[in-house]
Amino acid sequence: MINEEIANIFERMSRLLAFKGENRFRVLAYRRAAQSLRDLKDDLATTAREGRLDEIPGVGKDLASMIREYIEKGRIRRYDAERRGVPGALIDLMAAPGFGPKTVAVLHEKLSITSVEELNRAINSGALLELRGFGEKKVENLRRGLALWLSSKQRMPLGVALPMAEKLLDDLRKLASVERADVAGSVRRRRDTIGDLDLLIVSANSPRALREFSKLPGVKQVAALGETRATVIMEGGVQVDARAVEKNSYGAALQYLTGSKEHNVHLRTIARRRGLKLSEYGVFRGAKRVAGADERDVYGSLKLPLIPPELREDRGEIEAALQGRLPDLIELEELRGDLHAHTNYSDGRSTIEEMAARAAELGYEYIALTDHSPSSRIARGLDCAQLEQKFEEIEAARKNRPGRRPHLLFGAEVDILPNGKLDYPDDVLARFDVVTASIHSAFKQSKDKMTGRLIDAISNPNVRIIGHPTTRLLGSRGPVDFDLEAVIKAAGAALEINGAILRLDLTDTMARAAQQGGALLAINSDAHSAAQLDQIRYGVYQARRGWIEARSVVNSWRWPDLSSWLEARRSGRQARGAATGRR
DNA sequence: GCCGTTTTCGGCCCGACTGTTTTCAGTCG
Ligand SMILES: Nc1nc2c(ncn2[C@H]2C[C@H](O)[C@@H](COP(=O)(O)OP(=O)(O)OP(=O)(O)O)O2)c(=O)[nH]1
Ligand SMILES: [Mg+2]
Ligand SMILES: [Mg+2]
Ligand SMILES: [Zn+2]
Repeated sequence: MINEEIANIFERMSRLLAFKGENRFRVLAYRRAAQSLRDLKDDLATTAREGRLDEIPGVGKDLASMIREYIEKGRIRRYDAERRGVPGALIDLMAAPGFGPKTVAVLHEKLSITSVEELNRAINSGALLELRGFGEKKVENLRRGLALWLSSKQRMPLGVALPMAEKLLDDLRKLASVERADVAGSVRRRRDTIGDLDLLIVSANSPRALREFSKLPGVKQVAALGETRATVIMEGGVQVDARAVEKNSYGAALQYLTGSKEHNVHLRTIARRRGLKLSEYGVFRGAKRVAGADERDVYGSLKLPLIPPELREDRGEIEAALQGRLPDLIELEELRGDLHAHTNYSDGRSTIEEMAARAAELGYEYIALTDHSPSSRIARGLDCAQLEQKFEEIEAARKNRPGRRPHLLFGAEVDILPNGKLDYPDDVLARFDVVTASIHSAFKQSKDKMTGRLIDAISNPNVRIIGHPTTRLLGSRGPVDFDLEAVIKAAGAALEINGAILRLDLTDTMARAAQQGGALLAINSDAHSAAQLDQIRYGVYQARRGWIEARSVVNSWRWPDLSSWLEARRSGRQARGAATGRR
């Protein structure tokens, strides 16, 4: 997407200006604009055509004209001018820990370093030690920073980070010096991917608590250890930051460490405008602390309601809070069922009976058992004979279940073929209780083709849900290119928020755009075993980050409402809730 | 470079840790 391309240019522009020692607020302006573009839901080409670039926060006259230039000409003269004579590798390098703009500039000016290889040679030959301000320890830290950066560039999935954080919290809570420990940072905000773990410790003896933290099992290296904060690198390369405060600063410290950075800066600016100062120690009027122990009070002292962590990205949540218009976010307990789960008929590991049993334990009113269609050969998609067998087994299982709960839905996750046709004929599709249509092939189609393909699928009245619409896989496959607005407008089918920890698809901002455009959503687990039904919670996290309310989520509806929605489309009746949503 | 309950200039969040510094710059959260 062009948004990402331009965001990357602005980010690099920011680094170039910093490298050259330009005014730091100019540097900041480019960085903020880059961040702002990444949060954008609309295609910049569309926004530009509509003349609405100046509505983007952080984009003024200059940056707007640069965006237009890139859209029209595919390049930006001022960017090209700035980067002339600066090795791109050095701008990349500025992402490595310890390699700030000043350091990298010195490497370039004094040692004419232009690549990582040259940098490595300079470190090993001792050439760096000759430089003013570069002692033994600094060079050693640079060596480590470079190694860490080269070995672990990827962010980790939330589904990996969250259990890791829980384990560390368990260990911390056993320490006598630790009164309380909580996870903060992007994990608490439930971002789909996590850079590092941020832990908050409450202690009457912070230095001691941090010393003990730095000796926890699994710690490979202590990168920093002070009186109030410490950073360690775990075996496996994950960075863990810990911040320790006294009880009376707990709320403010939790607010600070939860972030995001952009949310914090905005909040602190508001505090300042009100004659207050906000830091991780509290909210202060002069020397007087007016809040600090409790996070809700920290927000309250700024005349704001507590903002749910998932919203704290400075994507309009502070403005919404000021107007009392925060969304009533969907909660896990509001889900009454799961509409995407595989069985051992295709690539799942559990039987129909096992899936049903776990769904019953989760208190579900319904669960859809959706296996693959024949084109998904690796996933052992079902042919018609196998469908017949599966149908009969579901019928039998229905009779076995006390009170016939949960309702077992005979479902399919049918492939959307490259030409937009579905992988079962209509008469077969008509027999399912619920059909989710998903793309599992030909990911590289053009935006137009892909959009048409999805709309073709939606136009089949048997289809009620589009599964994992972007088909991205975190860490290995990017999203397919399609026009989200057009797909939303096509209506007819709900869009999935797939909770599989490597999918989380739709993304948060796309889900938000979908709800805003009046689309319905389905939050599903895409479980491939009974235990994986629980990963639906990650879908809920993602939905909350997308400002999603229960009214938009079809599987928060009671069975009678869901049931009539499932049938409405092919029976030609008005789909209940499709227009306005309902609980 | 952006932006406006301090409006079109003059600010732009606030604090901790490290190394090499003789008083603080650089980097990071
Ligand atoms: N006020 C303020 N807070 C910051 C700043 N940088 C970071 N923080 C706070 C908010 C962040 O969420 C928190 C943890 O910092 P991280 O760098 O770990 O970021 P975060 O966890 O949000 O994302 P990550 O997934 O780790 O990249 O510290 C800053 O420049 N100013
Ligand atoms: Mg973090
Ligand atoms: Mg951190
Ligand atoms: Zn799938």
